[in-house]
Amino acid sequence: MTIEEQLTLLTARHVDLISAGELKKKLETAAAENRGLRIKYGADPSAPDIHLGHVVGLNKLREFQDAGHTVVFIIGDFTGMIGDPSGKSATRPALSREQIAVNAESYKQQVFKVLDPEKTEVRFNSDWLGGMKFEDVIRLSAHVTVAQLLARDDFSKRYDENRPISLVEFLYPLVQAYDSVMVKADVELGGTDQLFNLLLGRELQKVFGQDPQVVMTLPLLEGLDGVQKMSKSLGNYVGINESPKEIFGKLMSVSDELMWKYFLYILCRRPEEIKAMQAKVAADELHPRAVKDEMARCIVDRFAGAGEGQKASEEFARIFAQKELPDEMPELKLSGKTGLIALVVQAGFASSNGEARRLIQQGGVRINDEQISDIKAVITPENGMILKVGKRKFARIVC
RNA sequence: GGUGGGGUACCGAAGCGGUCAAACGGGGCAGACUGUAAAUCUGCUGGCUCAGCCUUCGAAGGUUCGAAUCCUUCCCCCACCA
Repeated sequence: MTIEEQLTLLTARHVDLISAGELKKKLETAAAENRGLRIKYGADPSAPDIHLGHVVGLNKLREFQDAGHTVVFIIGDFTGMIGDPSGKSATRPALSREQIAVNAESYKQQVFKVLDPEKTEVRFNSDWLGGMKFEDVIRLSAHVTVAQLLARDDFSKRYDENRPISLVEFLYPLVQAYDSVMVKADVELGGTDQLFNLLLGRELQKVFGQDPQVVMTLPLLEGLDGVQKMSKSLGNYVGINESPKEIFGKLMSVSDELMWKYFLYILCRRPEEIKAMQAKVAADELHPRAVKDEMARCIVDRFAGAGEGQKASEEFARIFAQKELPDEMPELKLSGKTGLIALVVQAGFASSNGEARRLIQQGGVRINDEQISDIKAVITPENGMILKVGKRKFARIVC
């Protein structure tokens, strides 16, 4: 690939790039010295579920690899032990060494669904942070001022609103920046929320006499609700290790508007291609549902295996469009007559009798496709009876 | 160390002696409508042996016929000043 071709490929879909000129220079130097660039990417090991939000970044890393560069994938085991800096909830329990190892393995297994393992260097930041003495930390902190840190958008906002900022949070960007120094990153990638931290990496590299890294940010993909960024804690995510059925079902519930973004950022479709589809939809030549189906199928194929998308799509159409039953559903053993409330709870479709009662009263419970809204109903079990709760929860009764 | 402001259900936030299982908003769930879209509309959203009862408003005691609301002690959080 020529330098120009690389630049076109590598800078697609970015939000911030500091700076295009520097990236070009680095690419030229690397080519002249016949080596690849080192592309840094950090990950938090406490939540080892990779979801589509992460894929946006992973795709970009893969593009770097395809252009001949090396990805330095940093597992933030040390920072993970300190806890979550965005201090929303209670302090995160410190992870044990074993737990970290397990999570790291799971991470790799998932990440390599996108990345090329041959061109990936996996590093743990405890390697260099774990051995630091407090003295080293103090020396490091001396390089950054409070004013610099307060420049970060969310810090200044919180400060103005009299909301707490813990010292650890201040230290966090510093630690991340130091990682850049230790791995001699040429480029660091992250979500737009990482911009400040990434830039601090540049500052620190300069202090240590290194050529500052190029910083590239990518958009934060909205989750299934279409508003908030995709994250595990908000429950609006699609994990890449989920079953084809789940991935497909979740993706079909996404809004039309958002589906274009998924095409662009997860499937890396070219903007022209997407525009063409949008034009067809606008002209009524293409049903948005068909587009969404394609999006969901492609994503399932990519993460669950080729052919799985088609299967998931067919099953989905059967269950929801034709209202037939899924291939497989959990079985529920019953012996003798059972109250409907107890039945729903036993099936695990309600966490309390009260919730079950509500579901029944609201018409969300069906037996053999017949709505039953009497909370006192008693069911005489028959083999093969189907219990349906809401739109997507099914169980087959056996006795 | 000093001053001030706080801790209420999943989250945010009202309530400041009875009418409080606790307004309102968000989230979640169900229903209608659909493309299981989205948006919208409606209902529900502590537990139970459910027209009744039981357990909740940082913790423990107390005052009272009656406390989320008053008093005491304690724990925790935040800001400001030093």
